[in-house]
Amino acid sequence: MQQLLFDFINKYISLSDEEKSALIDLDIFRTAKKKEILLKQGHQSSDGYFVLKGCIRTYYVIDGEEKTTAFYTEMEGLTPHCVTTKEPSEYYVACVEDSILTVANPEMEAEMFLKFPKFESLCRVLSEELLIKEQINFSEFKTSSPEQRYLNLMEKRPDLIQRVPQHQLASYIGIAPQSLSRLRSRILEKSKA
Amino acid sequence: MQQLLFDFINKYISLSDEEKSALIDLDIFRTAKKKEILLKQGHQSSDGYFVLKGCIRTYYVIDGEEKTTAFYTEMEGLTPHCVTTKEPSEYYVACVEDSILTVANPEMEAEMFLKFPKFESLCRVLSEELLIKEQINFSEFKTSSPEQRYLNLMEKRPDLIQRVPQHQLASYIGIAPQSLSRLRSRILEKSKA
DNA sequence: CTCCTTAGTTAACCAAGGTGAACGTTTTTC
DNA sequence: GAAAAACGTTCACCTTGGTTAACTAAGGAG
Repeated sequence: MQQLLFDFINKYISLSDEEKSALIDLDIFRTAKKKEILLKQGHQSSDGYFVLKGCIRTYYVIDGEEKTTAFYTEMEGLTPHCVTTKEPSEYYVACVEDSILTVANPEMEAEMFLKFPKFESLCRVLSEELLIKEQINFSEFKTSSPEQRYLNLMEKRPDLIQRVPQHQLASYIGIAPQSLSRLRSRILEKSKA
Repeated sequence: MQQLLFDFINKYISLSDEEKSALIDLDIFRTAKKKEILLKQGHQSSDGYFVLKGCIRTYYVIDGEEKTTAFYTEMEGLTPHCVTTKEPSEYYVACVEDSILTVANPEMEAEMFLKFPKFESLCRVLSEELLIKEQINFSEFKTSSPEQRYLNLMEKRPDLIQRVPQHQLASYIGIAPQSLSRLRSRILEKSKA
């Protein structure tokens, strides 16, 4: 399980044994059950998550309705807004599946950055990479219809369609659950004809 | 004009005179005219921009139509995707107004990071901040209707509505120019009644 | 100053998503 | 294992955005 993390990091920088053991000493690994809520709206926390195995999501509750805005799966990380702002969280973070995560807070980061500047470098690169991905996703979202978004999802993240409940996918592509149901049967009709 | 940049940086870290003069020695300031294209789709560049004064935008051309996906105004920075990927750019970057920018590439960055690690720290923080802003914007976009998005824009970035052509705003909020026109008159009707 | 291009508005028609409700099916929960 | 809750589908009706096109106004280029 630690190896998963090292393998991931190894794609960016190589770690000495000393650095590896410093990472392990932080004691950042934890598991979480399906549907477990990691962060509640209105609460504050300084924990950021990195998914080693499983799937977590962020969602807002608007007019009593859950609006899922993001999914994080293997080798993806989430730092909730409230970690940085120190304000109560505007959204929930919950497990979609039983998951294995790493949990870290800014204090642990700061300590590591001080001892091993390499890690801050890594975090800068990762953060810039994530920003670019997010910008591209946003652009694609803006410039396409719900149907295109769904087809796009089928191509780029087919796993999500399998592992995530439909009504969560619906808000993820910006429509109502009923509309996704209709959209799906429309697509099915087309592919038959 | 350099002072604008120092004032901005000063919100995050304080710079010594040595650091300031190293920044100036990079010779990163430039101006650009309204409608000037800084980066073309299909071209590669390693220049990132930071807006000291003015406004720039990114846009895709899809089926011959411009789709504006982002605006950058005072104290906002843009690193085009292609700087990181080294691939041809998928979008254009152009000036909305006459602007004063700083221009920097990864080589200059790397050099500065080496001499003054403080700058890498700054860039990490800025990048994480930007990522959070982008995620929040994306969430708001997903969970609201075009009309709400426009009203939201009027509240949060009223300057954009003034300084940017309507048809660029339209794709920015994810609809056709004609629809924005209709939407605006609908809002006007409501506020009268 | 004039011409031509670009920008913005309006209208009619069509396509697609939102909403509320009903229904069958699964999954939880006790 | 039964009752309740959650999930997904379908339908009818309504609202809203997309599209095409025509027209006006404004802005730039010569």
